Amino acid sequence: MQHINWDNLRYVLVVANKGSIAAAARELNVNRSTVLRRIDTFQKNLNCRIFDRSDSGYVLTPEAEKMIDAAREVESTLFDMQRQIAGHELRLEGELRVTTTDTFMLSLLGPHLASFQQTHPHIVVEVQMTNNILDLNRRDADIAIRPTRLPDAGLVGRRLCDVDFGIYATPQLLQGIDRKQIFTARWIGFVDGIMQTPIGVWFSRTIDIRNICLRCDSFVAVRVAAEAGIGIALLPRLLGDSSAQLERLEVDTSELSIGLWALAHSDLVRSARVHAFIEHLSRALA
Amino acid sequence: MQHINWDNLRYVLVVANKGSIAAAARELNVNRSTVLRRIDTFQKNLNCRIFDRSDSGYVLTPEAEKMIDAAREVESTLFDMQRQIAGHELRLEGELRVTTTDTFMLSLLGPHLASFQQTHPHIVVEVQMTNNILDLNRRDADIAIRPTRLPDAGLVGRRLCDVDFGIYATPQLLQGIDRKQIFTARWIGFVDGIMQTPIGVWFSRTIDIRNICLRCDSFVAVRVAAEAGIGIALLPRLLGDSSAQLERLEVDTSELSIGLWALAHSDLVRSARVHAFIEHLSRALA
DNA sequence: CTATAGTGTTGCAATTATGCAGCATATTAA
DNA sequence: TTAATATGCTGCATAATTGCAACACTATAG
Repeated sequence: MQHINWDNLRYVLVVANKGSIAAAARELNVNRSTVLRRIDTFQKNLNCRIFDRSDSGYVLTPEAEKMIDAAREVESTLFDMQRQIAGHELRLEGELRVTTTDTFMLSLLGPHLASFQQTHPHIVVEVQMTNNILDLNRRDADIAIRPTRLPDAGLVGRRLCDVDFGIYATPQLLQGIDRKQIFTARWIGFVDGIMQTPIGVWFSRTIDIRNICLRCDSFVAVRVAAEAGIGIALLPRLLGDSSAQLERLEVDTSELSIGLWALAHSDLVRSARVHAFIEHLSRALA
Repeated sequence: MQHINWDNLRYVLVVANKGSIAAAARELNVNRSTVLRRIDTFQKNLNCRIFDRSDSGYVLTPEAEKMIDAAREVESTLFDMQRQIAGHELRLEGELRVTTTDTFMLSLLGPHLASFQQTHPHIVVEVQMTNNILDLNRRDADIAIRPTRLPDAGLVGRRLCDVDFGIYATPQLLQGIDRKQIFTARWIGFVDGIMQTPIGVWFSRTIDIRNICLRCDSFVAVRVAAEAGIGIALLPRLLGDSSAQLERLEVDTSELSIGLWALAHSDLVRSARVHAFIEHLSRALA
């Protein structure tokens, strides 16, 4: 009996997740034909069919579902393993993958990244600026800088500072509006993804949906829109106060205040790189 | 961040198990240099050292122990997976790996393998005749034909027949011995591995160790030795009765009687091949 | 001591896997 | 409809991996 190639199972898993050979190839940074041929050899080795071709791409045969469960188990075991290895790294060099949102990248982190870079010139920080919540369990990133009320299970964090909010608009826009009627003026809102968060809840409670004239998936985009006079905007004060074109209105939004945290997987906090970065940010923002 | 090659972890595991690059290469059926280079790239990818070179070969660094635990977990997950896939195989074709001891291969199975082969010409039976107990969990074999009192957990079995024992010697040897004194004559014994089993216990209780003139690791070897007149032998009756040169003595060995079982992993009994083989043997020996 | 058999490691040639470009087909948009 | 984009799949040239043979070293036996 020949042994199966464990790495091919990784390919099978990605194809199952992505639903097509082409999408899997992009994820794996290889050519489509490579994925195709690896899946073929895997199926030949095990003498079984894993995928049916359907209109919507490669879809798992019912029997293969359990195999994918096994593959996922393998994957998470290896993620754990890699994290533990990375957690034992004591040298202050190598790469450090940090994820944060555009909001904090633009309004807060620039100078602190610069000073960190000066203090630890051999650590190459790789910033992933995205509003998607990357999965620290999957090692999509080593550290996440994000607002949260309570860190997820398995993650450890340091509260860096508070994030307060404010209501902003251009003076030109405000001229035509009665200050007591601002909630019925035109507002800049958020896409569905954000509407589930406390921000979204406040919004849907406070603003009539018919007054929302534009929806964005990012506070930075909201600020651009607000500066263009499109409508009234809810913004983190970090972003709003620094805008020369925007004026802040006196509205109580203290219930929206939230902590900004530096989060890392508990396996990784003993890593010198991770520890140094969190320590640095924490001191700089104290 | 680059992804690690899952297959290289398999190589790491084998090296850890075997203790040397060369031994791992033999196990994996590849060249030594391949193993060496794969271990190298694995360590470079993860940026960690896994093995120390010592006089006794490649030995794990203490930090790497947990990694090997993860690798073992991956391995057993994949064994489970492969078994489940094989268990869904409904066609009566392909290979079927059967392990049994030399004893039963020589004395019992030949004709039944022949008739099975005739009934199912597309199933290629691969016999592994060894006195080592192969691990059905690791898929070292699909079916084991071996004597046992109670099948291991996770295995399902069918009791095929009884295995009774007898005491044998050549008539020439017996001429010089008082039948009441046979236990103090020269005996053919067993190597340590067998001495832990009920057979061994009976032996050490019945025969003075000083009377053992030869030790074998196999009943077949014992029979050859007994036929050569070296000493008195305890043999399965299947082996002893069929020998033209040996005479059976009237000694009660019924306490040694044991069942011969066909064993398979529970995941595999639904496989058509496995089911057919066990069914065939069971009917033939009923 | 020598001889033998084992080990890890390296350069080079042969093998194998991969990327690329192209094809047919399917889906989506205008 | 047509055009544009995406998909799976295949031949061929290139790139990467592997086996082979040789080497240095160690351990063991005679």
